[in-house]
Amino acid sequence: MNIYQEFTDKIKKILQNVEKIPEDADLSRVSVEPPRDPSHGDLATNAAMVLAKPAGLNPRELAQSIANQLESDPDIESVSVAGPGFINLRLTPKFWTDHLKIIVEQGKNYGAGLVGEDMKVNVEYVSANPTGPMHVGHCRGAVVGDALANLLQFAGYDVTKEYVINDAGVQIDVLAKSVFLRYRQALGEEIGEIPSGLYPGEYLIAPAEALVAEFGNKLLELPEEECMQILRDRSVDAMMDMIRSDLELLNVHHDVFFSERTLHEKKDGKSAIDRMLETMRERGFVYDGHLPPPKGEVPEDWEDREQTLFRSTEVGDDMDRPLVKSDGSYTYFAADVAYFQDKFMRGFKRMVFVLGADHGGYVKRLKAVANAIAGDKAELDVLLCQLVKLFRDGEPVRMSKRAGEFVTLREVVEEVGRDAVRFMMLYRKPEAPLDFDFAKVTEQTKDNPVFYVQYAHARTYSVFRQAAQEMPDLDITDSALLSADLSLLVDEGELALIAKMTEFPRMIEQAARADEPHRVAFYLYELASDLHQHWNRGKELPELRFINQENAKLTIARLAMLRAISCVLSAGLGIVGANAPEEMR
RNA sequence: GCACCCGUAGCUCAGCUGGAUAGAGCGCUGCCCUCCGAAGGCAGAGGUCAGAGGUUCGAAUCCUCUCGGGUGCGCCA
Repeated sequence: MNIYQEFTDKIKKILQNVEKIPEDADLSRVSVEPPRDPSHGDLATNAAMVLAKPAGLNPRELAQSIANQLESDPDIESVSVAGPGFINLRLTPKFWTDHLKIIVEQGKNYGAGLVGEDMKVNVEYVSANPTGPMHVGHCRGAVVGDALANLLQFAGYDVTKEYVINDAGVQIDVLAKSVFLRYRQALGEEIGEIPSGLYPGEYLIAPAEALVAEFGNKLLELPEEECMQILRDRSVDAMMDMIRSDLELLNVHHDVFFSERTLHEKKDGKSAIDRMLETMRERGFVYDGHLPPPKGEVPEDWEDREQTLFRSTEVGDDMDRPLVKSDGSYTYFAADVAYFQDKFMRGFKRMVFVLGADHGGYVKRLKAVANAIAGDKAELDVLLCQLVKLFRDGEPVRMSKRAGEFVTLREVVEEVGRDAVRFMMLYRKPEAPLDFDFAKVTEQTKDNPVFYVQYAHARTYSVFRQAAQEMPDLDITDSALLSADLSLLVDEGELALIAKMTEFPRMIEQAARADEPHRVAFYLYELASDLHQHWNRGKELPELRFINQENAKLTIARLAMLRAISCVLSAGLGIVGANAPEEMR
């Protein structure tokens, strides 16, 4: 139920009956929006400006004739033509209060399910290497990806949240060797300094001790490959357990954890990558050839050789990409192609990747892969998140990976709280760099948008608590709210709040179409602001307060409106992934 | 050298996919609690939307170039 869409359709119908507008005129650019300046009206349409040319009229003239037709609409109180040819509509109070009833009825589902049509969408995010705990750098992608998935889900898509476990590369061997060292340490051996090239982190001690508990010192006696196999499996499992609990802290939950290794495992003698190479070779996308030397500085160890290449230049990439390394094993890119194919076979029509800005160079080849494999049967989009800079009291927080001094996700969440982290990560469009200041994020003032929004939500509940005390005989159950006489709401502030709520479905649609979850956060701030504003008017004008002991019907109507507001706030906070508290403490 | 992202108030950022006089918060100035949560609200000052061209009824938004900042650039994951 998006009223802007409703009125767009309504106006398009009228346009078909306006003489002078050719029947085949393109109406797709006709839109209805909330005007920037509320004094202009409730809705504004650009119809006359878009169609003036095909109609051969000047925009204001055309606007006037459209306006004349609109005046008979019962929902419209007044129509005016303004500026270069805008048509401004003022809707009747009855329209707004009727619509409020719909919001109250739909509650937290208001605005849900309007665009997705159950299309299968895969959102892949986080996918941190299973070699250690998550650090702050992973935070933003995790939150943005999760909120985007929530948003798409809310908008009516059939969403799968996916995490790829990169458990096939050499970094897993490094991990296994690092754990083995800790294992020997746990058996009482003196290991001295951790050699460079291995992971020094102390988080490997616990998994090593678990190995001692399970195997004693038996691993030392096993043949090397058998031992490594166990070390790899146990280490990756342990790291993933750690990562999962880190994600849990952030309220991030994936539906699917996809193991990259499964793409390499052979069934009937062939792996998924083998099979992908065969079919893609048949289709002409895989060939053996030479690659030109890299532009700019040529690495010292570069040498020209024939290799197996993916013809990605054919489908939009800058250069063809190697699939097989010089030692005969597959590149990560080869696994990626097979992985995309796997997703495609699972029926996804859209694959979204949330990646860090340092993966910018990867976008074109991913799109090329999608093009080659799925053509126009599936779509691939990449959301690049810029890096996060940490600050403490205005001073940048230094992080040195080499010394193992990175700030972990756990540290950040435990210090500032899950809700604040999530909201702040979304309170910026993803392609803008983000400064994250510990001091600001923990403040409980309007400087901190999370708090401001949650405070608004808590205030609505506060009124219900107060009403129960002041008017104990008043029925404030849901059914009473549903049967409230909402036409008693006539104050401009009240109607403005209803109007703001009707923007919610429209915002959801646009945010979902644009893959921009941050819009939800900004909308919530605006709605919260409108509520705080209206609340304070009650200090000057006591007749506007929500609770009126002399007038039970009016009080119920106002409580119904507050319930609607809390539902919208709560639905939005749900997408953001933050709590909607009934009380602040 | 090439590709992608960014440049909006003193600071941190929005700007609804091309609309009306470019908006918030912080900071600054002055106000509002015997009253539903002042953890809030109101008012004021503050702008060459990096710069130059172009597209059109109309540009912060789209195209081209320049300047400035970030990120990448064969077999790493």
